Amino acid sequence: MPPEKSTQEITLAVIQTACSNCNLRELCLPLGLSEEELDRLDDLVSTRRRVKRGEYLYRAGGEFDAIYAIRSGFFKTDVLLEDGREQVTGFQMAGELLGLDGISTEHHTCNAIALEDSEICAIPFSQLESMSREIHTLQHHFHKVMSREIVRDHGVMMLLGTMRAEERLAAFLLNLSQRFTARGYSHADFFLRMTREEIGSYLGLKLETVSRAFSRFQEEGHIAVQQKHIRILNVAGLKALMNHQPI
Amino acid sequence: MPPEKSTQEITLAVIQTACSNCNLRELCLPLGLSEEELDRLDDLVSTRRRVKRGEYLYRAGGEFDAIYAIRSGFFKTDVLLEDGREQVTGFQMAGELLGLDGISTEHHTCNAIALEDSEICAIPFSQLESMSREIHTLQHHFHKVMSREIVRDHGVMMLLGTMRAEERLAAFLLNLSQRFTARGYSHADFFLRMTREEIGSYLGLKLETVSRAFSRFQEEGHIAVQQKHIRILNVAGLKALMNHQPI
DNA sequence: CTGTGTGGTTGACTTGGATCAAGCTTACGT
DNA sequence: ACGTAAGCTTGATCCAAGTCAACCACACAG
Repeated sequence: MPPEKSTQEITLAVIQTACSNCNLRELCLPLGLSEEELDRLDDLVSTRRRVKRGEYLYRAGGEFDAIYAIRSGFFKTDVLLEDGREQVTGFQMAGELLGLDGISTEHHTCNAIALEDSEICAIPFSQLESMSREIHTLQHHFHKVMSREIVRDHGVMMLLGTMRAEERLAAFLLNLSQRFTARGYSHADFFLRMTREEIGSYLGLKLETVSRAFSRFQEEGHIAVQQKHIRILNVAGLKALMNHQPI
Repeated sequence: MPPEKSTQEITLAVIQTACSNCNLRELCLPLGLSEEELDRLDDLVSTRRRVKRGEYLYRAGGEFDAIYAIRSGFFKTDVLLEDGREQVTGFQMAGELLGLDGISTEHHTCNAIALEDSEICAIPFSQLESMSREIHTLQHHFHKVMSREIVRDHGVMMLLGTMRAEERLAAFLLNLSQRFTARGYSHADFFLRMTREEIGSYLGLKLETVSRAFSRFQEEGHIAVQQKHIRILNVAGLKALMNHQPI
């Protein structure tokens, strides 16, 4: 009977999109919450949205009123200079938060663009603040997430400020690999969601340099590359590359 | 009468070091708090400490339990790679907060070193969290401060990732100038607290490159440099330098 | 299956900033 | 007043990564 089926589908959809049933809850904002606290968070995370590949989740200058948790998919954030130069400030995957930059001025300061068809949960910020005044664990975890973002940024500065091209790319691959692992995917076999140009922008390199470094890693047997398909053959080799050369 | 004088001195000292009487309160954590809320914050900010030039306020790996507000002086934060490479991640002046990186893992992830004799206020973090559960304004302002740090970091990434040497240095000088202005100092005449090497580390350049860029700016009449003494003669000129050349 | 466009690779060459080296300036301890 | 060390400047040279250019590999629309 069609009506029943339809009802069931709706119910299933609701269950699936609740934090309490989300398989990312150990990576995402709900980390460490009790069952009861989780239920309250479910009420807060009201809006889910699909963002198609290439679409903007938000734009620099746009008004800020929510942060976003990625349910599935892959994003980049970037900042544009008036003259058109782009700096990719990060790549975000499922379980990670987007939009923390907007709290400061109540306007977003960067663009968030889906690199593949994605799904996000919108978390109204003022409600998150009021709930985190009541749930200590949530407050503390949110602070940790913001702090982790600062630490990550310092890592990128280190990368850009002191490392040479091959070190940067090795660090980038190892970081991706580690994040895929945390999500239950292979640490050694994955597809890049971003172009060479986007990697280059993130790493402060030109796309040709990224391409050459990939080729070099392949020649040396550290990885196998076929367009966006990466297989890591020698983790230790990549790690050695990273700590190798003083600039 | 000596005893009275001494009493008066002590009283004065206490008043001076309270947030409610600190002339940095419009730049620092107390921003936007009511008189009554400010009094409560005073209780929280219990410890003041002097940090001499060259001393560490905290070290990477050390336990985190407080964030620090700078009352006076000047700091740098840096991250060290095993092989000794240093990345300066920021320079901090009066009214700015230090230690936000430590929230994430409950251990500091960078070093904070005084570049001149300084005074700091220690703010025990768990107490800050509990107070910000009660004082909405404090909570919101603290979130803004953390977010601002993330935005600042994105700016540094832009600098390191897409700008050439002279653009980086121009951006650096304009940023310093603007922060000195906010503190009531001259925007156009100041002393650098850091060495060329530290500037270089922050900007991803070698000290010789920094020195040459200073000389070039002087030749072109944008600034006057004499060792650490900088006078900005042509703000517009520096701004023009910043947006000028695609890499 | 074929044309077209986007993205990736590779080569030749150029260049901005690093490296190496020498000399200068300033601050400070004796 | 002088010696020493730390920090800064400047020049000569080198090299990693950028630039320019040609070509290749898919993906996908018709």
